[in-house]
Amino acid sequence: MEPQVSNGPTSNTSNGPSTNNRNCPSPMQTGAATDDSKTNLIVNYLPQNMTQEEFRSLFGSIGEIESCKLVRDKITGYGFVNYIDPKDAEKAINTLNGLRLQTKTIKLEATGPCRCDDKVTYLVSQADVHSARFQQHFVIQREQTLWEQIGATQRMGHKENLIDSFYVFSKKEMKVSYARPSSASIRDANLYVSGLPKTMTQKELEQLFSQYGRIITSRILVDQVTGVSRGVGFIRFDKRIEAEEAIKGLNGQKPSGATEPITVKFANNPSQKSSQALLSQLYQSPNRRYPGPLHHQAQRFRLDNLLNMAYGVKRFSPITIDGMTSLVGMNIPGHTGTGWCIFVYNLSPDSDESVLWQLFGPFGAVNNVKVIRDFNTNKCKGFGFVTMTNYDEAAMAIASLNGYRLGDRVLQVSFKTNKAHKS
DNA sequence: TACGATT
Repeated sequence: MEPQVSNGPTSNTSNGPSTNNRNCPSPMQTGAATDDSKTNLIVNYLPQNMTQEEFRSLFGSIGEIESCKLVRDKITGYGFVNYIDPKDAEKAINTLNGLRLQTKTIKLEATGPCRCDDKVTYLVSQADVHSARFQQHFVIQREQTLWEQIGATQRMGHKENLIDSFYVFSKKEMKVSYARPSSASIRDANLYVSGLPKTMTQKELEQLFSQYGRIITSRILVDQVTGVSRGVGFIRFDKRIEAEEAIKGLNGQKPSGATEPITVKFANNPSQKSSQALLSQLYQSPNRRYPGPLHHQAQRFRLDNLLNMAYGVKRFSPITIDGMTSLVGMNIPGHTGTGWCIFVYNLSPDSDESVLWQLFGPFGAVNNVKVIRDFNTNKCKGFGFVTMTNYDEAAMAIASLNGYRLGDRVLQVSFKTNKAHKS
């Protein structure tokens, strides 16, 4: 049964349901009939922690908005903005396309003298992003390295021999472009690519695929801590047929210089089942307006204020690294390049990532948690993984949580082994 | 009941 949406899509929006074929929009249409093609924009590569209000403020600073919507999934942020005036849409593209937004400010407070070439670990809490207990270590040898690992591109507030303040800018350039009219031909045009050389950049990935058509978005997944490519990426083409051709041409092929063939297939579409609800949200009533004289407020909104906005300021203590770094590369159960991986067994089917954050966060820096789910049911398969930065903390967590009673279940917790590849 | 990995 379709959800009832009182202010749902109108039949004449260019991005409305595809049941209404608008290949030839008629200028004869009158009244509420509008052509959104010159006012409706899609914004890609937004910072993941941007709020609706910030999104609205930023684009409202260009001109009066008919409607806008920020869509968020786990990692990516994208949105739609529909202006009243096509000139404002054009201005938004010229002004905001390619902009790198500031995503947060980090303050690091040294407990003692700290030299640029010291080996230090900084605890960087990202509680504002993930969970109150999420902490992340950045292991650095030089200031620049820390900078790169955070993914920043600019920095300020530098004091010689002491890192004390960072302004972190989005790694991605925001992409602002006209939204494409909805049609069957642009659907399911997203590809999942795996087996990529770890050295391949996003640009090189796009170059490889661009021979098959126009690329809308691309992405290479990277390790959260090291920033190293995971060899997995996504390419969204303009047209489904372009994606099909790219699969034919590139699946199982070795990119020049690569030693392994890549796999190219259609990406799963996790939001498919709820896409109808998503669409309903996107196309709000044209009659909906902001309260008050927003037009003037928006005009006076200063872009500088948004760019300089601090999303969260924290204090951190640098900790000198011990001999642990010498363990990197050794084959030790649980140890990975980014920390110590812990296997957690006997989770309930309804478990989600938050339970793992809550269980392990108190023991120290948790880099990453993952609940393994059945693809079809989306229920937890009974186990999960937690990666912690420091051995001592991971060991303490295991010692404390193995045998821990969670509800009516007794957890089994240990370092992850490599069963699957044992010969 | 047991060692993943699709934004």
